[in-house]
Amino acid sequence: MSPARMSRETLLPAMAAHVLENGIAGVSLRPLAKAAGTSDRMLIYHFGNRQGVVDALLEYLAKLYETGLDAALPAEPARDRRETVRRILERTASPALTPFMRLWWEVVAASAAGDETFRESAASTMGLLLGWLEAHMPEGDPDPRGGARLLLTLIEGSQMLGAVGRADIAEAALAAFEG
Amino acid sequence: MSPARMSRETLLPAMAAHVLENGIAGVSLRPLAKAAGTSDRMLIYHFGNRQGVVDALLEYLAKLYETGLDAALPAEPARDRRETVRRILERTASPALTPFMRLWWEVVAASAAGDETFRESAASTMGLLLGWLEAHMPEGDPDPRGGARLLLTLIEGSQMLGAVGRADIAEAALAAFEG
DNA sequence: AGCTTTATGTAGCGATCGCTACAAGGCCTG
DNA sequence: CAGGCCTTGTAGCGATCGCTACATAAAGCT
Repeated sequence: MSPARMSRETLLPAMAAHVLENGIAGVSLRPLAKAAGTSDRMLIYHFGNRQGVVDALLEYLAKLYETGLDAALPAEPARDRRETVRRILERTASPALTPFMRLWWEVVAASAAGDETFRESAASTMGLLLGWLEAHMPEGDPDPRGGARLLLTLIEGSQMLGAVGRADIAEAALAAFEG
Repeated sequence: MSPARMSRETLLPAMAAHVLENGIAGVSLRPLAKAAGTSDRMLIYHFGNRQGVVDALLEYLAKLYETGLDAALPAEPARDRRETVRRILERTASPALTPFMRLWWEVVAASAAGDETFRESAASTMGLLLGWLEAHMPEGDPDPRGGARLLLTLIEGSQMLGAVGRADIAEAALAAFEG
């Protein structure tokens, strides 16, 4: 049996699935290659070095997240700001998106540690989310621009609290927000 | 020259300084030991295994952070909620506390990945901050309990945005908050 | 057909990892 | 002073790490 020819494009989906389950910051080539049905040797061949693999994965995962987000987020605007936050928190908690959350905090941690690749990825993800929020603020909101930024900050704070097992704090915060 | 006798207590400060600079999640024994003037052999001896070292460091760093926070945070209550947030963000950006932020996101990432030790450490840190906030809400605040939770969520969201280089979003969010 | 390019396997290198076996020195207690 | 305990050094084990050298089979091009 001749070995199946593979390219970056055929390898990325399987590798993405692997890092969504096992993390990306400390991923090592041999398990990653095995998950994609190839060898570390070939990952180096296709991506140059480990950094090239991680870069490609970050880019691929960002696109994957974006399309998943588009599909999950509600199209019609909510009644008010609090409802907007609530809907997004519900939707991003869907099974299709939760694996991305684990990855997200790895990206944030690497950004905080000074990794430029991760920081750029993180900043652009925040830009993406902010753009969506600005376009979907409640009708008649007095300050959609500032409001979207406020909601994004609240959403991310809530998600962090959820990640450390203190979703109760985020829930109470939301209850106290504008009411 | 006889080797200096060392115990957990004498080792922890130097090790803490090392992880504040280099991170804790992926720290390895040999560099850590070198930073503390000892050997990996002795770290295992004093702490049992690597997990024991990390556990002890997390506990020690939590106390260190707590005392640093007490010293940095303003005693008197602020005029309003926004001012409260602003002050805390300013103070936690002080040089004495910034190294902890890098560590913080590592703790969050490990929590999100399911590490129970890190999650407990993170949850208790959030409890600590929440307690301080509840005790220092502006005078006459209509809902100090819910308000403190709201402010904590905002603060953490702001700090995350700062970590990924989008402090501008957090600044605009704060400007749009109650005003 | 022959030559080149592309894609792959096998094997291994030097480094680092957590951890352990063994020996020995220093201290305390009898 | 003798014996045991606490602490440390040295050396190394087996595993994993990113990456490379070398050979080769397949595919395409002239």
